[in-house]
Amino acid sequence: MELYQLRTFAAVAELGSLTQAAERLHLSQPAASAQIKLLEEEFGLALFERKPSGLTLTRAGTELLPGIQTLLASAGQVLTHASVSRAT
Amino acid sequence: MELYQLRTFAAVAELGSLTQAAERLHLSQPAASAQIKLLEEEFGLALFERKPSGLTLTRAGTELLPGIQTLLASAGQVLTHASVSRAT
DNA sequence: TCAAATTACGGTCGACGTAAGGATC
DNA sequence: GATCCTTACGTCGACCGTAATTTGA
Repeated sequence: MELYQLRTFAAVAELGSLTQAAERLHLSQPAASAQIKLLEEEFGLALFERKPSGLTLTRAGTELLPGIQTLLASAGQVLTHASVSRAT
Repeated sequence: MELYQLRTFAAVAELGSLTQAAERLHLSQPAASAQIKLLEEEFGLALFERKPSGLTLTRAGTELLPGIQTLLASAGQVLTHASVSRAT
């Protein structure tokens, strides 16, 4: 589990689409797909249900999302803090 | 900035030693050294002062530590939650 | 047929370990 | 000389993008 995978997970969860998430992250669609797949393998859980119109969160994915969003928010704060420290 | 780098940062900060941190993380000393160096480059900040007895946090490193610990705690919770979901 | 995701496949970049090189006590 | 940390260097794994395949409306 690494930050770049969690960023992809959050983007797909929000947008409901690998295509759109990959575009936002400046990533190819297969790369995004592989990241989700690896996360699911590590967790031993299906995070999304595959539907022709896109991906929707499973129950497990829904439950994990808030914690992951919290984690990513912390990461943003760390980067902001570093930027501030650098400026002083 | 990735989780494995932050784990190394936290271990070095706690132990005051690359050698001990590398051992705890089952990593070679040079690998741990490189991770710290890359973090410092990305942040544009010196995180540790190099002393013959080991590494001690700079002011910037000290300020960043709590946020990073919070982030790592969130990561632990996510993994725990995934483990629980898998069990049910 | 169209739009979405997955699988297949090389290439390339980087993280790692081993080994050698300072630096400080 | 001993104990740190850093630099050098070659290897190996994995992430990535392009292209082909699959699936469902």
